[in-house]
Amino acid sequence: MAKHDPDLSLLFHALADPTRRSILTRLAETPARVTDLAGPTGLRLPTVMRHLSVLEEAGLITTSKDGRIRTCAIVPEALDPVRTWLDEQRAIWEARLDRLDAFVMQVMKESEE
Amino acid sequence: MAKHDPDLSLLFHALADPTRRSILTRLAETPARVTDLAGPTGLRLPTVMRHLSVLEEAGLITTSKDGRIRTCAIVPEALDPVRTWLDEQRAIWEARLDRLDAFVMQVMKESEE
DNA sequence: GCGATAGTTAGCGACATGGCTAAGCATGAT
DNA sequence: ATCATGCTTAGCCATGTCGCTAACTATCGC
Repeated sequence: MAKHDPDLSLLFHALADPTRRSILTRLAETPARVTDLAGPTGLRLPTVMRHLSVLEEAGLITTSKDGRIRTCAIVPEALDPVRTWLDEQRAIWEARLDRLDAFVMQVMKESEE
Repeated sequence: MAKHDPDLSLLFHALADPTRRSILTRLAETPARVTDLAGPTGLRLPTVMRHLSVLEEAGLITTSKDGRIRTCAIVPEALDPVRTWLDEQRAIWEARLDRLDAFVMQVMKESEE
């Protein structure tokens, strides 16, 4: 299957790492410097930089450099595509819930092997 | 940072692959056999099996075997933790939106380097 | 200028991922 | 019993990920 959905893949992949999620949560409180973000994680600077570039490529954060200090901040609307995808899925899933329900019950029963 | 959130990581990782998302969308319509799922993807059976086990370990699908046929179905509530996390994040992010707003504007301006 | 500070780049090692083929096993149809 | 079908397992290869260290660059304070 082709990669006709690069945004979602980037986003989900960026969110799949606990360190990156904790960085996001930290940034949600207030923008921060790279070193400030590295502190709580216990990781080295280059490692944190990598995480930050993953987050930035996914569009989840922006960074800007003032002097020798790089400041990072979240991009609040970046999660919108994820939310949209979830909503779409839920819509489809719920539309079929009646049909699935019976099936899942059957599966549950059978998986008592 | 420790991995005190294995569920979300598994879920996000499972969702980060377009093939797996397309399998999910396909399964949202109706349960299907492994071969049925392999067809549209153009991938070989063992490859699809791997994707399916990733989805199953993330709790996104259940599978059951009847005779020699394995049938797969989505687990509708599996996306709930993702949705919950998104809601939490949005809550925090929006609470700080005023503060962030000014900052992001500044970042935007500065990134015209 | 000099040293400390903040970030960056390069590159390594261990391991995971995503694709494949080949071969095996189990079941259903004949 | 035999054969086709459907899945499973084992293992290979290329690439990607996540951590690190070491060394480099760029600023800031003095």
